[in-house]
Amino acid sequence: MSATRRPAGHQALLDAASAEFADRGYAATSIRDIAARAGVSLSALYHYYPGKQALLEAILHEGMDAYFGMCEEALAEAGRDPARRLAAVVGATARYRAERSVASLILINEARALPERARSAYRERERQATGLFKAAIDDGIAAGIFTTPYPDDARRMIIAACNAVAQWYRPDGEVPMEALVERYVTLAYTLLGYQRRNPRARPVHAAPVGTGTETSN
Amino acid sequence: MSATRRPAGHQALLDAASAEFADRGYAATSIRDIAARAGVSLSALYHYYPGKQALLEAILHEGMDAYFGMCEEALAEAGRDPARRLAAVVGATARYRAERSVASLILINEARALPERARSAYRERERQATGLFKAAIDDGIAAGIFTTPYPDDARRMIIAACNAVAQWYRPDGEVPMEALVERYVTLAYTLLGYQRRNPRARPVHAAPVGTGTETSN
DNA sequence: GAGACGAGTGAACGAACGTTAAGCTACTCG
DNA sequence: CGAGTAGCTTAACGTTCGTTCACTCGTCTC
Repeated sequence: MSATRRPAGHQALLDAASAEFADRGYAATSIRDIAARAGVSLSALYHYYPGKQALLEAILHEGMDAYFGMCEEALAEAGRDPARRLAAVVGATARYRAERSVASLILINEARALPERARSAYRERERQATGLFKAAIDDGIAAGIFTTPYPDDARRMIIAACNAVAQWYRPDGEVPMEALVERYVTLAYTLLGYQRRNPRARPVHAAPVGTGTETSN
Repeated sequence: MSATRRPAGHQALLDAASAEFADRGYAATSIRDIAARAGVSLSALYHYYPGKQALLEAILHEGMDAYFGMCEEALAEAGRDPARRLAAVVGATARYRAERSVASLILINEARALPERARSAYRERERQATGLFKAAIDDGIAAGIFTTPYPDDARRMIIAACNAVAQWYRPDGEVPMEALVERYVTLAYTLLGYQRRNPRARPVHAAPVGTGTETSN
């Protein structure tokens, strides 16, 4: 965010903490582990942050900001069509989980380590994110293009599926990012019983259309 | 399992440890928390288990056994039809996640606390569970009744969705268990592009058929 | 060239952690 | 009736934890 010329140790600490939190969990990670991984001394951490918890909060905050940033950007390009808006949110979420899997794992698993106040604020942001899916789905149902009888369960499935991407996606694996996003959008459409507004031909599953997240081509 | 007349403290410790592990995480839970919640002293734990980790292993082991038990029972009733077998696995998984959400949360989130050896054994059992889905899906595709172009992604979505049930389902909520199972099976069919073998009429989404897990009615 | 400040370091503190030792009581078995 | 054992207890042990303190070194400013 305010990242003009951040000192080296700062970013190293954030990266080290992210890596440790993501694969051992917040509680299982000691600040000595973090400092060692960052290549600085134990008390360097306290030069930048008031403590271990603040590191987690910074990671969660930045992660949420980046996620909402991606969603908003995708939604801005999507226009008003509910199907395109849903595709934007699904695409942005799947993409974020894949591209920033370390942050995603922390967002998904470690928020419970926050104290009550911060946790409930975090849960509120989670609800906002859920709301992005819900709004697009509700609008699509109101418009008659999403025909599923189970919009809530479909939404939960879609979100769960996007979130799980963080656990298995490897950027060097066999699934390129664009294919991943397209598939997840297509599968989300399938789940929602997407029917085009003025259909010339009925698609068997759902229309594999643009994701609404590409910046060109 | 070998549970004829288990001493009171034993079960109290398992229940307390499950509750604490599920909502704070293994690493964040101290054995004093567990003992206090179980209403016994700290060292009672060591009377039954060699240590904290053994408690986790016992919970994971029992949880996995119970899960596979439910899957096998459902599969035994399902016969050989891939669609019914898939329904059995989806139904058993969703049901298990809902009925045993505490154990499920530990199974899903806390296995990383195991040491390398036990963890890889655990991951192998997870792969077996994934294999139950994969086998049914592959068979259905070979039989031509599942028509999705993305069977692997559909499988991951289905599994992720079932797993997520543990996070939101409340037995006193508005969704009764049977409805939950039926919906998840239906949505799984939708994702897989299920087409009946000898179709008289094409369903718009997928056929809301029996789940293959009910024992009667 | 003094003084402030940013970017750290090393050593220590008290609390909490997992674990162990030693002992106590109630019951069962021979 | 004596020994053994299941089912605990209280009291500690050594370690690791998050955090703090006092300090250093370089750079930038006035």
